[in-house]
Amino acid sequence: MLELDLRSRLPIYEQLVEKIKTLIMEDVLKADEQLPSVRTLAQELTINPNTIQKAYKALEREGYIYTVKGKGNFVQKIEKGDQREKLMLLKTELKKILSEAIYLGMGKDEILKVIEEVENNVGRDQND
Amino acid sequence: MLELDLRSRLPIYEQLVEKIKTLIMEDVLKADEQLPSVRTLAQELTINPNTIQKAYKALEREGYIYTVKGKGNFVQKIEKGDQREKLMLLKTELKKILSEAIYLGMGKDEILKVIEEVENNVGRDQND
Amino acid sequence: MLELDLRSRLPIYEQLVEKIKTLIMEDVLKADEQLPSVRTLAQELTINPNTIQKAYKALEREGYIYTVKGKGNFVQKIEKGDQREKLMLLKTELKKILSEAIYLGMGKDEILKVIEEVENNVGRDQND
Amino acid sequence: MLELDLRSRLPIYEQLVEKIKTLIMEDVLKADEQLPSVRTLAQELTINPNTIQKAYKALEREGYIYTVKGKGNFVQKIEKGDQREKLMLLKTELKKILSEAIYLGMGKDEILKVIEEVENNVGRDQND
DNA sequence: GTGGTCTAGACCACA
DNA sequence: GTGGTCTAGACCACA
Repeated sequence: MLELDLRSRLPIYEQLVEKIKTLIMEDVLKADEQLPSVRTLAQELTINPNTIQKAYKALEREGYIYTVKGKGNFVQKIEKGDQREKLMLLKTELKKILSEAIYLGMGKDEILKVIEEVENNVGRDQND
Repeated sequence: MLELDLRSRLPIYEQLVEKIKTLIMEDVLKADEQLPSVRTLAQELTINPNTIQKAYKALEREGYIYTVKGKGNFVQKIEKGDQREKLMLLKTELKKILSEAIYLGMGKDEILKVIEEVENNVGRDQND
Repeated sequence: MLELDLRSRLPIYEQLVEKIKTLIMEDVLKADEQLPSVRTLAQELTINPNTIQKAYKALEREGYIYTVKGKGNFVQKIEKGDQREKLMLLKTELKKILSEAIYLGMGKDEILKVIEEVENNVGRDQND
Repeated sequence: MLELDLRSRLPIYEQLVEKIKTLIMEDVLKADEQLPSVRTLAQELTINPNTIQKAYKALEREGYIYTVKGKGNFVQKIEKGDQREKLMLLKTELKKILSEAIYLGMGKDEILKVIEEVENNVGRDQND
């Protein structure tokens, strides 16, 4: 489920962050569900526990999980209100990538198709 | 025109690449226009010439500028055809960002507005 | 193993690229084998680490090695498929050199002997 | 006839050398034929006379043309005997390029086709 | 004047 | 320990 590309130029801990974020967004990991412990996951993926720790800390800072001392890490139910700051950043990134894509010839129809596709994946829990 | 954030975790040379790409895409820098020389720009921005070199080389590899030894660096007119590979990568990035944006509550209307805005900036010279 | 000609007009980093490419093509450096670290090689060859970096980055861009941050550089197993563009360039170079060689009197037999010799070196692992 | 690519990473004077060599090898420029004067060619190509001068000097050094003071530059009839040193260099280059081409999947049939094609172009004067 | 290469050396991120 | 970035500064090739 958590496949890492050790050769990627993207640091391992960032890959972990991305993957786990995706699982949360797609509702595979449900709110308040417990994540595997740092040690367990480290063993499973045969990578350094410090790397897992770093990923979990990042996810916590971004509001995707919360930590209960002595218990473990759990999926945070995101409040879809107070995310203005984060959304501003994403908007900026979105503009950058869309600019280059359009400049290089990606058509509006193709972009719309991507949006639809993404909506279907992410929106899953909204239909529940 | 080229404001750098020296505190940013994004390397200076990458910031430069982004900024110059944008200027080219928005047709502020026109095809075959000469870029400031490595040394000149280094002085202006008070950063090391090697850093400018690195940025210019990256832009050259990506097909945004071309270099004439002993003359300088110039804006490349992009051939909007054989960019499939690049577009694939951009599509993947697009999905990632859109996923997070939608998950955090960005509405479809807002996304469409961003697309429109970007189209106006990038497409400028195509409507003239 | 990696002898450099400091007097050559060919930049040191390009000499390095050529030498390492050859070692990879001749299967002396096997897939996933680790290359000497930037610093180690710099010391061994008594040249600047930045120069090694430049060579390694070029090899990475050409698909001959891959980098794992914090770990090192490793030999990439080349996918012998989607190299059309590169092969076109090589064909052009081939024509240029063959033209001059034939013009200056190199016989077809001699050329065929070169091909055979090269095939034996490069193809080594394919016959195993 | 002499089209230059000012954007090429290959220096202009080297491009000139290549082009003129080719014309000589293909017998378009015949033995003892006079080349355009430095000034004439400079005007025609709208490049600096020094650049032409440099190219002519290089061609002279390589034995492709000879200079008669006060008269001009003329095509040298190449003696296809004493070119051993040059042929050694070409052979080395040939090996390098063939190695990479074969490694990346160029077939023997394709290489043979290139040889044939080149033979037809260069060999023209040998059939006269 | 313009880009290209290289050195010596520092500091940071990642594992 | 390993790669990545950056500075200060020198010297060369090309136009």
